Amino acid sequence: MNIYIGNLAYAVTSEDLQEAFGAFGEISRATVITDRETGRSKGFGFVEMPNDDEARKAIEEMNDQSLSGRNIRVNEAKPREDRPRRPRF
DNA sequence: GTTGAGCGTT
Repeated sequence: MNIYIGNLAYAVTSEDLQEAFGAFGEISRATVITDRETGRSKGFGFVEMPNDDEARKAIEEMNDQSLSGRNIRVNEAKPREDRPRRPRF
């Protein structure tokens, strides 16, 4: 299951997400989206968990919790927006 | 400050 985490403090990193959500189960991937041009956090990120049950529990437990001074929004992630890129066969 | 680009066919 893919999880979206929004309203993150700029101080929160991918490692922080992995540690926070890792308490609920196995993490296959944890990423905080950073602005490619400024290198600054965009204020949201994603965590992928192979176990759906643990993922759901993590969402419920982590949603609206305070992290580094901001209350985070946690939900199931939507598929990544299809961005213009080279056609893939 | 809320849903992910950055290579060269993932």
